[in-house]
Amino acid sequence: MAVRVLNVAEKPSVAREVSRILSHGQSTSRPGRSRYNPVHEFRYTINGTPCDMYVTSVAGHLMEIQFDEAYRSWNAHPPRALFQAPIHKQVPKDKKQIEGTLQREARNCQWLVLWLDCDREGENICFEVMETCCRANPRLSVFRARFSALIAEDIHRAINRLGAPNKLDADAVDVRQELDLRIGSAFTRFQTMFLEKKFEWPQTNKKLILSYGPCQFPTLGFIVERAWEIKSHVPEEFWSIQVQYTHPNSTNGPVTFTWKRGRLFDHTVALRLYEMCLEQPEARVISVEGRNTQRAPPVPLSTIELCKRASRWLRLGSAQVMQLAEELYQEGYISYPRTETDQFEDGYDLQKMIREQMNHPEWGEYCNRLLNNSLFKWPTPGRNNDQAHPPIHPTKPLGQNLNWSRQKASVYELVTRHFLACCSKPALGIETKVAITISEEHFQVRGLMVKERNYLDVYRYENWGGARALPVFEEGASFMPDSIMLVDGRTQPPPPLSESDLLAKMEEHGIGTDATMAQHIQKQLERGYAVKTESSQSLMPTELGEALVTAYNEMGMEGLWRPTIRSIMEQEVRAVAMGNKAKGIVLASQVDQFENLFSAFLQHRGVFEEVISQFFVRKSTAPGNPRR
DNA sequence: GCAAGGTC
Repeated sequence: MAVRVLNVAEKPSVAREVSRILSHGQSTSRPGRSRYNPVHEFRYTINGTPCDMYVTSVAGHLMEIQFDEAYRSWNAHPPRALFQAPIHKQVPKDKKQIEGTLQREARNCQWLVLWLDCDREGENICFEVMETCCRANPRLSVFRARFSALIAEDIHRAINRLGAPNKLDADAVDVRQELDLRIGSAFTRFQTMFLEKKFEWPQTNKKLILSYGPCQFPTLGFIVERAWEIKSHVPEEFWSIQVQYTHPNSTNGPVTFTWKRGRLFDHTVALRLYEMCLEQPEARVISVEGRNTQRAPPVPLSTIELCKRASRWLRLGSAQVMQLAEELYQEGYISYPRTETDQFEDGYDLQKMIREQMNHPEWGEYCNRLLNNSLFKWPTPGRNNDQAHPPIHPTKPLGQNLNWSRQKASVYELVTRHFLACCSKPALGIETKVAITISEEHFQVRGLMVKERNYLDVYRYENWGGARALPVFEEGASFMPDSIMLVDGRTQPPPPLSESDLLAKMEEHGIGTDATMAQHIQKQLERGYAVKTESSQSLMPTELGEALVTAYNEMGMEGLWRPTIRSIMEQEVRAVAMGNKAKGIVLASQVDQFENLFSAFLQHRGVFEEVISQFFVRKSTAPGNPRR
């Protein structure tokens, strides 16, 4: 008799894909208790054992940690108690139906095979699923299927080489969860309750929540830090010499040579050098260099790159991009949108996906060229691979009469053009550099002639250089410039932090993950800590955001908003995952450390209040807080 | 009324 096997994936799309691959498209489906998570059925032979396969899914974590009931109320215990308060894991309300399906199926099965994503969080979810299923059926044999991509080869290999889930990875996630909950809740409760009645806060329709989080605050920190740089910028005047010349054979106007010295902040010196140039204005060409150059197409698209590029070129916020990408994914138009991977597996059928785009009115012709001549090139791999998802790419051509918003269509277009671009040859050009001297001063100009546009033809967001072709200069020749000018300028403050710069900083310091970065930025807006500027894609702190970070600083608690705090936590968590440190020891020491930080915070509450009072008006009616 | 991480 066949062994009955319950298979559980992290999301419905993986359950569907695993079933399709293992059953060669022969699986049938029936609804689960949750309407998004059906159960797929088919027969399969695992290492010679005939099996009845039941494949279903969860939707991310099945459980979350919570403080015990006695600590839920904000007033029942002082916030400091949250560092030691008892916690437990539970299935939240909105996951009860999924839990129901798992338990119902588990009772009917003998084996449990875990198909969760092969990352740390996935490993943790394995244990949540195990706990749930084994409670319903304690006699289950449990196995872990490990796969690096949703391709037939990997999936077949995984089912025939089943292993055990990795407890260390799961422990590491437990540590991270517990620290985040304790730290976030304690600081959030304290600063909200401490400040809410003391000051007049801007009116909003929501209750004031001054949340603190180990990702939220470093994110806010980046925004405030840039605002400080802008505020403290002192413009400096500088001078530079520019030379213009219209070559007799030129077809596109005068050429501007720039000064090799760049800019000088000493007016007297700049003026003297300028006057020397004017006295002997004849220019001599000292070198003409030409070399072949190329501009590489982008590497395959990861989530963070999608957000950065959409922000820059489509002027969409990353939260909105992810929302639209999610819709496109649900409707089958693009692959899974939360991926760190920027390389395609060998054997991925890129040609097929290009062929599917051949009838598109705008880029269909380009696809023809890709398939029919030597324009195609296997994408240059990026450096990242999350071992769970391919780079983002189109999975279905556009249909007729889609009622899509302009924004949604533009996200699909970006994903598709990016995909086609990364499958293309680089653009080729010839760069020329002409160097001249006037008096003793050196000047130069660079020109570029694009020989083959290649990927640039489809990737219309990018231009190459903005440089243009130069007329032909002869080495050793002399000419009389049209003009020599002493131009002056002032140093500018840096621009407000753009969303793509912010994402880059978060990525650099490990704040958040591909799936959460957009949410952390969104949270800044939601809490009233930051706003988007009119041009819409830059972030500036509000009074509130700046006040909080300033206050932390004045209290000597810089560490609370700098990114380092998260990096250290991440290091410790990694040590647990590697088996180098015990879960209990890391937890105890980290909790202890943050509890001490919290005590210091309480001791400096006077400074906290004082700094906030420099930004906000005290509530005159507040009892116990009379105005001086 | 709180975090961050999955995901619908």
